[in-house]
Amino acid sequence: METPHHCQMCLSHQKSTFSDLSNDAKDELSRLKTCVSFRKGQVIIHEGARPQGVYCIHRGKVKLYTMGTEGKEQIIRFITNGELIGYRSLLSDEAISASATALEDTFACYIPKSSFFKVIEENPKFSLKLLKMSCHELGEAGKMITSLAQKNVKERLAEILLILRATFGEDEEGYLDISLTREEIANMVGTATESVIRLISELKKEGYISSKGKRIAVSDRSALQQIANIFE
Amino acid sequence: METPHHCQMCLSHQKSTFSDLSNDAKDELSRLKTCVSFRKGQVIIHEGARPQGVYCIHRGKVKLYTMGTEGKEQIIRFITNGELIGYRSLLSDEAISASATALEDTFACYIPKSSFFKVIEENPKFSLKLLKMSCHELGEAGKMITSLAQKNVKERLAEILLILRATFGEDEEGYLDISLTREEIANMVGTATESVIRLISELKKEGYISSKGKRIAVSDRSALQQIANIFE
DNA sequence: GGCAAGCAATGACTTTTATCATATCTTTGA
DNA sequence: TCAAAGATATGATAAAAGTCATTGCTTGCC
Repeated sequence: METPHHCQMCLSHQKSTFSDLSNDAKDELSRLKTCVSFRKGQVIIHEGARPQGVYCIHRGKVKLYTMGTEGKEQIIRFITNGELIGYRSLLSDEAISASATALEDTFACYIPKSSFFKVIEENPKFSLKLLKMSCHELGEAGKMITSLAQKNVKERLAEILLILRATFGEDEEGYLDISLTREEIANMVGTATESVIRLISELKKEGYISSKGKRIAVSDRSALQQIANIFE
Repeated sequence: METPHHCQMCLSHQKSTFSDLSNDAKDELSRLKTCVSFRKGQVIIHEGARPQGVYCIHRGKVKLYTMGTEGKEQIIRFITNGELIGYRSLLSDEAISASATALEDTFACYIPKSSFFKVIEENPKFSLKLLKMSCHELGEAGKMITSLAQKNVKERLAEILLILRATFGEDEEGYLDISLTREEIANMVGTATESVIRLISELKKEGYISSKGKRIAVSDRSALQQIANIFE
């Protein structure tokens, strides 16, 4: 695909992981990067492979997931504007532990391994930022582990709906600005598709959410927080 | 408690996170650190607090856990010789997300926040090592998430037993060199204590493990791998 | 516009896991 | 060394979640 026009500015994108770099460093990165795009459903990186670079999402939505037993996807988290894909395995020097697939048409920069490491070595502050990011993710992963281990399916579903709302926000009509199948929701919650469908119906009857086709709207946030046992 | 003799050398301990530092840097750290020790059962850092430094375990075994609903512990991972406690929240500048408690008498160095950051800033290689560490942990956390979400209790128990064996090794008699109650094992596996007890009995009957009191020995590793769906 | 494919919804039933109750074994400390 | 506390073991039962089968709804495509 050709270089899209908006890619010229993507490193400076406000939320980009690279946004704090000096102009010099950004200029250099711009020379080294490639602009790429992925259609909805396209795999960006694949579990088990050895990464040769990182992707910085400029615009789009991506799911990060591992394949569990019986080929069932487990969605670990979502990646959106400004965030990186593939840095984990590059930095830990391991095979890619989670595949990434575009949930909608997605535009990204590709930065080759060597350039990425060069930026890290020459910009201690950037390196520290990555460290901060990965440590934050570690905390989030810990929370997810505790939820999966201790909460029941309904509690987890309520939690995930709140996470989706916080991550992707709402459209003009109040629906979550992300389109997921019930199966994908089940693959985040860690349960069977039918269970998610049943519980979504239940939450709807109780008046805490509404839905139309695959689109879901959170109508009572604090009720969901209570169901999910989130006190904040 | 007084400075134990062996603490003189703890930074140079072969497996220590700090072992690759230059001698100068290690000397400086030695002046800044304090040696501390914890009795079995003592809390080292507490969820929700703001950390003022990191601990580097010289000798001992520590569990890292978050408190879930109803005050139930969820053990995230174990920390042992050479590994750090508290670096995650220090680096992400967040409250401590997981408590740490000594599983046996434990000796550690305490490095104040300012000194820790000084080492990071002055030693890019060390910073990169931390980055590598945290990225590795992220991968491990992802695996744990997938297991909890997709495997049943018996599969997860088999997996945890293998992890314990890999982490702590065996004593002269072949027992896992870590003493955990059935409740603690349940708090790793993410299930009820009774379920763990039942399944340990089952694995014993099937001849894959043996046990004597709380001590457990893995007798058929590949059978456990098969049960846990681990192919490596 | 209509048809096929994929997705969502729901009921019936099974399996897994949790909970409660109680008994027995280990450990620890006076 | 013995008693009490704490841990382990096991059975009975209940609750939660998974699986299978079927129907109906959306959506996208010719």
